[in-house]
Amino acid sequence: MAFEKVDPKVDFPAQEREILTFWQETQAFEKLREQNEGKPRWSFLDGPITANNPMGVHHAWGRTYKDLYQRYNASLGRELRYQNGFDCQGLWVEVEVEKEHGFACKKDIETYGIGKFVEECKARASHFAAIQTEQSKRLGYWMDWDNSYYTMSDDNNYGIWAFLKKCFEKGLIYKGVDSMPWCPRCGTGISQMEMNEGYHEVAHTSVFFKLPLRERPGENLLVWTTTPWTLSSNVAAAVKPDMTYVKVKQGDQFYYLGKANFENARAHPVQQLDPSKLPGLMSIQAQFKNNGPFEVVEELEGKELVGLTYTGPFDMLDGATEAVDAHRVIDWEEVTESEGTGIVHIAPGCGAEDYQLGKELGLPQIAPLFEDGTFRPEFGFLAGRAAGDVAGDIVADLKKRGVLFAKEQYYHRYPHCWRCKDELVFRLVDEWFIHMNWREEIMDSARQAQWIPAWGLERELDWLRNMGDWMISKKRYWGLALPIWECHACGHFEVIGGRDELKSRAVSGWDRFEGHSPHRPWLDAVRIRCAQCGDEKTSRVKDVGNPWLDASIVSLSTMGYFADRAYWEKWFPADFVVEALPGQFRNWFYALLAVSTMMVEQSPFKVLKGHGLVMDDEGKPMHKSSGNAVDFNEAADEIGVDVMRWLYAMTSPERNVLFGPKHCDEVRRAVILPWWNVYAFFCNLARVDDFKPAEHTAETQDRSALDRWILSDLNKLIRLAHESYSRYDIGKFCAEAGRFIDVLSTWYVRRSRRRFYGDGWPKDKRAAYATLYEVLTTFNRLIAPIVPFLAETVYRNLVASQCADAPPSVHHTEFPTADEMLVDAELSARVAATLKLMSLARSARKDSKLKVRQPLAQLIIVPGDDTEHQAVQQFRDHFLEELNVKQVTLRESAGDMTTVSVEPNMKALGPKFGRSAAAAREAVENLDGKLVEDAFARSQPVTINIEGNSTLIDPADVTIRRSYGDDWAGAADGQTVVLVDKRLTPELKNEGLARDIIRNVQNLRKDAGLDIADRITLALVGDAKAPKEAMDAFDDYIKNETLAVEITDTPLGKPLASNDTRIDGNALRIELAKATSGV
RNA sequence: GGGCUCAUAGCUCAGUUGGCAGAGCGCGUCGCUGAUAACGACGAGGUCACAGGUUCAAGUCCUGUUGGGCCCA
Repeated sequence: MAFEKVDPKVDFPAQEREILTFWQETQAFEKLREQNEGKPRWSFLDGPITANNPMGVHHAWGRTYKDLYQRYNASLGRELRYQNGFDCQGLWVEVEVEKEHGFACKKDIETYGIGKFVEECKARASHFAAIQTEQSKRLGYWMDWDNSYYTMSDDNNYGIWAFLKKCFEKGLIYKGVDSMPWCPRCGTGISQMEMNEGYHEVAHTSVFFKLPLRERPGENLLVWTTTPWTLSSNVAAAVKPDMTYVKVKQGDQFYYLGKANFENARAHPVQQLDPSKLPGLMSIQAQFKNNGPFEVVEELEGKELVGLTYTGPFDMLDGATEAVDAHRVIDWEEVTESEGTGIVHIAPGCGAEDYQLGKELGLPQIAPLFEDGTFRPEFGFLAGRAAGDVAGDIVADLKKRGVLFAKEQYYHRYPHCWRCKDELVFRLVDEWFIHMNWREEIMDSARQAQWIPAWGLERELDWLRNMGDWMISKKRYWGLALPIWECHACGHFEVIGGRDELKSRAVSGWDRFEGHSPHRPWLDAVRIRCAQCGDEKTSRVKDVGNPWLDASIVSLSTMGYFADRAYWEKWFPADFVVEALPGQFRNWFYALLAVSTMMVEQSPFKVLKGHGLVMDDEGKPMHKSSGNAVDFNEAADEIGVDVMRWLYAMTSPERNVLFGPKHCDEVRRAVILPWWNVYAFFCNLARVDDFKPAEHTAETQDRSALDRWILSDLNKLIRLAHESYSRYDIGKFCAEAGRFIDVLSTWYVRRSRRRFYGDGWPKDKRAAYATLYEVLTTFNRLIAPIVPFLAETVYRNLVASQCADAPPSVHHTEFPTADEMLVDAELSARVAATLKLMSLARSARKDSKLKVRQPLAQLIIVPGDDTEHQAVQQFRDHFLEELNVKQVTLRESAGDMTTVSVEPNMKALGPKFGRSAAAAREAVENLDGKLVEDAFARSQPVTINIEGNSTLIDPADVTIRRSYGDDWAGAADGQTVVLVDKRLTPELKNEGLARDIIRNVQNLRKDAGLDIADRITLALVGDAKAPKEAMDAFDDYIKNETLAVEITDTPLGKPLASNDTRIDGNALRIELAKATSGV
């Protein structure tokens, strides 16, 4: 069967879609799995993709790696699991579902019904998992798509139960408190990241108030706050021990405050707002002045105040009782001279820093607010009111009791809810934690694995060393239902390790749970008997779990640890995981290691590879909001996924990749198109010649030097491919493969082109065909894991259609093995030398200002080493043709044609002369170049004088530089010199003109749309003498090259095409017409 | 404040053990072309972020500084 014709202008995306259909129709993936069943295993563990939105192009990077390393290992004949994972649970999904309904807060969800809400979250995850599946297939990602794991599955959730149970049995689970920014309207905690997005500059009522010192009647601390509601929960007042404070007398009262705070001017700490348009702030001194005469009676250090006790601002409220006996002055380094009074109000239940400080000092924590931001009943006149609404009444109350000093409107940056824009408050929240005193064991696991890049391990260990306890709870709805049952009567809690255990412990509610997944709200119905006090209403805590638990149990749950231990043992630990680096050290990598260490005391992976982020063409991070995120489907339709995959594969994984039209186009132009063009060149000729791979083979001795060279390079590349794939360093291979395509296209094919023309099957043509066929099919196999579609297309046409017993898909074939017999290092070196000499000769030609079209009499090469010498001898014909010279001459020296200077070679002089290298350099620079060269040519010694001593140097110590006379143009590199003869004989001149004419005619043929084989009648009309002579002298040559049956010097009646051009400065009109057939 | 990491041509990046600073793109000039949507040659473009140190010799090793990224506090 003949090869199919290959269109050089191909629609790659359309072609990829055809291949997808082919794979589907032929069950190509399933066949591959059958083929490798029972073979040695290669275990890959997929980090689940968040199934919450369609894929962007940035998801394709990791997935490209996953697919290409899987394909490589499959092509070595290994059995794989091919299991993809979807991350389904968590706040991200909730947020999207809330948006769909326009919910603003948790109350809205509860009113709507948790059950319905959770079902919709599940449905959303399933929906986008399905979309991502389709997109992944489009990417060419071969996975067992019907067997993907979902973190929301029962197995996965119960797996986490088992993990938590084990932690519980070791006494590691505890209930603690976390202070967090909280949105009262949404009724939810806000993460640090979310909080960073929500800062706005707003005005708050700030208050200066007195704290009367109990030990010193009539003396007060002067304190300031921008959040009056927190005064309800004041516990302590902080000073900086080494700061200077003043004692100010006004009337019969004394006030303590920071000296600088007292004296300095004050300003609103704003960046966006214009301070000049805001109401001014009075210095504290000025505020005193406002109230009447005052005097500073004493200066003192903060430490002198530490330990004094005071009467709190709201000690009469029941909720503050616990703080009354705790009120005292404490020292704190964070107190500043630049803000407030230098004495800071501390309420550990109402602020992040306050909470930390309070924890360190063991201060009481007063937490005055409910989830909705209203005060608890024990806070008297504040009870039931929102924290944000009480500033005015607090001021009034302070004033009534005589402890208000001043108030003002103060502008500052304050965090707001990123979703509903309400102001945040700080709350103390009960949370569940895993005690992390077993971090050393996790670190041991981390050390078992190989990390790529290697610094990843250090980074992970750093996190493990410094991380706090693992907070596993979140006050939400859609997620792992934490299997913690807590007794309301006695406070005892325990962790349930699985469904069966729960069933056996359930005393009520099982019937309402039965038949549902272990999620809220159904699981919340199940009550158990308290193991401590026997209370039968012990219920599950309402919290859901941290989503990283979901993703981290998968090395056990999805690999069958709980269901089929024998299977699990075969596949665990995974040989390989690969994910994006940013964030994962403290997320997936961490959680995966922790869970596996707890359960089976080892790392769940042998090799972990990380990669960076995908940026846009300009290097900016891709964000939906900045509008530079690229939709996967669009990109796939526009540029095709092979281009995308190559771009990702070639990029250094540790840095970010820039993705955009510019970079994609570069890949297309530098890699995909040249490869396609070589393939098209071969196919379209093979088709015409009816090349048969099995029949038209070639023996080694029949192959040309170029053939043997390209096979040598090919086999070196195979070797590199194995290294590169197996060490997860595919970028190296891509770089070399790119070079290979380039040299194949611009050297091998260009230089071998004519061997493919002509009739019949002479040995050399046969060798050319056989060689190029072998190179194409083998190289195609090397890149197949990276560009599976392109490779499949090429394979289908070149191999599958030709060979009845060939597997239908390239992905069913074995990865090539390097044939070391074919690697000929010397030949490769000679070709490399040839390319270098060619480049030098072109440079010399350029210098001669004579076009390559113009034949020259002679090229002289003075080889720099044996390899170059052999290269010229072996590839002499290529030099003649490529450089358009009549003769190539090898010479030992060009000394008589050049003037010479000498320069030091420090690489050699350095070791030789050590400390005196600088002097040696100077000495060499002063040598006479010509004398030195002659001496070396006769193997005579050359000496230099260094610091009075005479020393020998040899050729390696210096570099000779040359320049050439009027008749020659030259170029040199090291010892190598190339010279071209600039003298033109009339004969050479005419040949050059003839070639000029031919080129013009050929262009015209092409423009006129003639076929390569069409014969023409040609008219060359012009008066000038020079072209005429050339035409006469090279009449046959011109006819032959342009397929002209006749050349006239009078205009044709009806030319098909014509062009007015200039040849050697003379006007020439070219006309052509199609010749009548049969001539 | 701490950890990791990066800084090389206008842009994107290579630079393995210390030895004359590289590629691709872009730009300019010239050339070549009946496989090519190409290709080739030449040119302009560099204080290898900065400052010390080790060394005959530092983009490379060491210390510090500055700036960017990620993470932690």
